[in-house]
Amino acid sequence: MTKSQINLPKTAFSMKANLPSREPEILDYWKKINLYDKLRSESKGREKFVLHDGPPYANGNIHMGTALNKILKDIIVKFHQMDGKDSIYVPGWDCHGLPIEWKIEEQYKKNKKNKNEVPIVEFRKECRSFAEKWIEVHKSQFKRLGVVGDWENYYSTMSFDAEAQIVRELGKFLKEGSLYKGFKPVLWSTVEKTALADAEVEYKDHKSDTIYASFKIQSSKLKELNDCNIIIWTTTPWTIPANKALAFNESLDYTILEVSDDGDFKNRKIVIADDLLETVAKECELKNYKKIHTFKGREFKNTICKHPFSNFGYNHDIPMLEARFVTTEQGTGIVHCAPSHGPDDFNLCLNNGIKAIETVDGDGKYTNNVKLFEGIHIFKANPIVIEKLKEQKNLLFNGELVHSYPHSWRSKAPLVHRATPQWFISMESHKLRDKALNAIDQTVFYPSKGKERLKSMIETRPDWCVSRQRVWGVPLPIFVNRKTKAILVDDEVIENIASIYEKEGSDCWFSDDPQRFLGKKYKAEDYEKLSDIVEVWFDSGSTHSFVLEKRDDLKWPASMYLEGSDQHRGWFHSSLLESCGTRGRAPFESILSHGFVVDGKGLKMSKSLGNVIAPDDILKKYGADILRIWVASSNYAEDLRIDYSILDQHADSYRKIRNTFRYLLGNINDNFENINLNELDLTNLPELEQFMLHKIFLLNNKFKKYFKNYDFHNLYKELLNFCTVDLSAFYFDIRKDCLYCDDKDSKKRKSTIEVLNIILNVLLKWFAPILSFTTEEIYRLLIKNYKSIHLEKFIEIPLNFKNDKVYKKWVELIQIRNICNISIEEKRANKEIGSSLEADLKIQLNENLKEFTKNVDFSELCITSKAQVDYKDDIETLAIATKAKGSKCPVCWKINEAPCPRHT
RNA sequence: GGGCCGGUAGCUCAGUUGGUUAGAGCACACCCUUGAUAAGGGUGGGGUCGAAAGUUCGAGUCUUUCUCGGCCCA
Repeated sequence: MTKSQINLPKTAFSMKANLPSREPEILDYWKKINLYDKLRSESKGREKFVLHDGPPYANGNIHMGTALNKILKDIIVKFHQMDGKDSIYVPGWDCHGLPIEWKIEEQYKKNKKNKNEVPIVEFRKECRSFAEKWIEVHKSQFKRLGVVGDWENYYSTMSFDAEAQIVRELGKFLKEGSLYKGFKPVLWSTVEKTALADAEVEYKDHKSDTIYASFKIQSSKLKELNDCNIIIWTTTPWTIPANKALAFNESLDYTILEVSDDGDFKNRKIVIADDLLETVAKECELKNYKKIHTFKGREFKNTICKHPFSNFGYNHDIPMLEARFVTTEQGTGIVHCAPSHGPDDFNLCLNNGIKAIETVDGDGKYTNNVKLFEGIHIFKANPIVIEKLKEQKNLLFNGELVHSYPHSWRSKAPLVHRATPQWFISMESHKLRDKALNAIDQTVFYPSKGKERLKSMIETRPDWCVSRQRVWGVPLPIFVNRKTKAILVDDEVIENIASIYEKEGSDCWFSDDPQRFLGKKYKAEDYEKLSDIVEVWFDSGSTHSFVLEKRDDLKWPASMYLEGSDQHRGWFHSSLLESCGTRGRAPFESILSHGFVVDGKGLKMSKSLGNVIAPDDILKKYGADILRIWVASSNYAEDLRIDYSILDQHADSYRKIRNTFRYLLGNINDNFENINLNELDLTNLPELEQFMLHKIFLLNNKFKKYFKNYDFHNLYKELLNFCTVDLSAFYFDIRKDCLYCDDKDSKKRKSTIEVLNIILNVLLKWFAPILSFTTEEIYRLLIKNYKSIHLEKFIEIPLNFKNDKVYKKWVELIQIRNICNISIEEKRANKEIGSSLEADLKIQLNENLKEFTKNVDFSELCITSKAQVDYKDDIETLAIATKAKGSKCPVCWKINEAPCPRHT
């Protein structure tokens, strides 16, 4: 009976979200209305915000890291869109490269097919369709997260226009002259005459010859070292002819020994690490020797040795170089370095200005760069090297060792590190390093620490090796003159190749007559066509050229590149170099980098730890909006923790937000009125409503500040706190009485409804970039002729919502309210009263608050049936609650001694 | 092993240039409500700020060492 007299909330918006089943319906709706196209057409002409997608590799299902990355991108893109820009997102994929090659090879293995018998073009076609398959899988997984983008016109590094443009980009480096041929050691099989990737290597036992060889010191700052012999130990005697340096560790102690055993080293002084003295003496059968001098490794600095074969014309200096990789685990504490035959050796020598050269050919035979050994196969060279060392009295000892050694997974043959011809982009020749460092200074980094990280990498990195000896990639468009060995540099040839690729892709490089690419100007028989491919970082580093520059809807440079922090060495890095080399500046205005997803304890996710959570698990259990809350509420500047207890808590927050909306919708009975904020007569509103509008004004300022810094976790926290603290526990609770029990046409109730409409509208827009599905669900319910909330803009809050006077007063009132609540709680604990409406408040306030509070209805503020205020001098605020006397009104539940003034 | 980044309540996060008793929300406990009801309200407990040493009148904030974790490199 009484219920019919009150206005209870009523809405079609259910309390239960059921996101896992509701979200796909909303996705269908977005598809139906062509949301992406609508966004573009409705925001035509606005300032553009272009977040250029860093392409994920088209292989395997997405994981939490990819989900985080895409959601973060989507949140930012949506924020800018609602901020009034034309915010465009074109997703892309990285398609070339080794992992896909392996996958195809694995399939061959299963079917007992031999890769070498399959024509390259056919193999590449299979790689292509493999990538195509995974692009489709990724697409549906990314869409399910609520990511809005140009899914129909995505980009890929294997599209024909991409392959063509990559050729043009390389052509620019070629023309400039910064692309040069060098040598770099790779793992090589002399049987298959091919390079092998790490994953194609099997480690198994192998018997090697070992030698202790000596290098006579030619000059040193440490006078004790004069006439000494540095002893090195190696399991690859055949690399001695390629020796270019020796490496020591500056923090180790070294000892000079005088040997008096009979033999080649009688009365000679040798140098080894002090810690290895005993082992070396034992192994080399040294019996009579004495320590002459011990010193720190750093004193080796600037020492120059002679090659043990100096009498055979090996008369280059052998410098001693400092290297951290030198340890006392094995050997002598001094390591022989052949830059053509070891990665450590290569890098150390490169940093000291010694380049690798081709010392061994593809068959395993020494080249004419190696005196005395030319034409000899390296696997037959050990005895000769040993013999010559002995002859030169530079062999302290030799033996054999069985140890783990790399072998080819196919032929099972032992592998060697061999310097092979490679193509490099110079960091120095055309000031690429300087250009890149300068470009970093012009870039805004979120968080700012990313700047130093990228900078320090660019400062120290060696030249960029852009060639790979694989098949699934863009072929290096290089011809070398057979006679002069000069590289063919001709724009017309590059453009010819590019235009062919544009029509049919790059497979033809491997199958067609080279003459087709050379055109009429050059004869094919005069040139060697390279069969290397471009390393994939150059592919993805070039995306700006075939996506941002080529598409009319985009702009160059991008507003933002956003990736995981590992990409400082990856995509951020390669894009920066590629663009600085070809265009003299970065292809991005800002970089946002995020941390890695780790488990609840901060450990990385791994199968062995069993702490892996897949995005799909979360979507099925919670829904995408919960995952999006997780993204928004986490501090991406550091690693992001996730586990089910964390997700449960975000799901709780989601429920709080959802119920906040439900309260708003219920009290306006789903009849949303879009109020013109600029025409609102604020002075007509009760102070509480003015206070709430001021709160919105403040929150809007914070919102803008946090958004400007991409500080989403603080932004989300503010929104959530607004829902819980300001709305649910305060404004909504107080206004229930008015909304439910006042006359529908009362002025106060109308004002309240008006403010509820405003709050609902503002809140929906604020939350839309994060809660993309839920806000859409609500918007659909409210708006006739509705399209999508994502087509809307944030609400502009008029300046006159700011009301410092009311704000200051109400902050004070809330303090008093808190004191009242404590007094009510006392009586509640005593079981004297239950509901706050059973309370009658006696409040004592300081006289100086009188003017301030004289018109305040504390019973309304504290939700009690009565409240009486007394003013006294020199007192603190005091409140005493007693049980209200009288009878409870059956309608509004307030207790009155007289009949209820509203409901009689 | 090296370089870089980080460690504040159970969880997600605040904490200005060093300056009262280190904050918020959630979670938790207890109570109320049953007209937001698989909701809502109130009150409360909870932290040696990763550890130790140092600088200082004063350190969550600065320095060093250690420890744990993450990324990159080897």
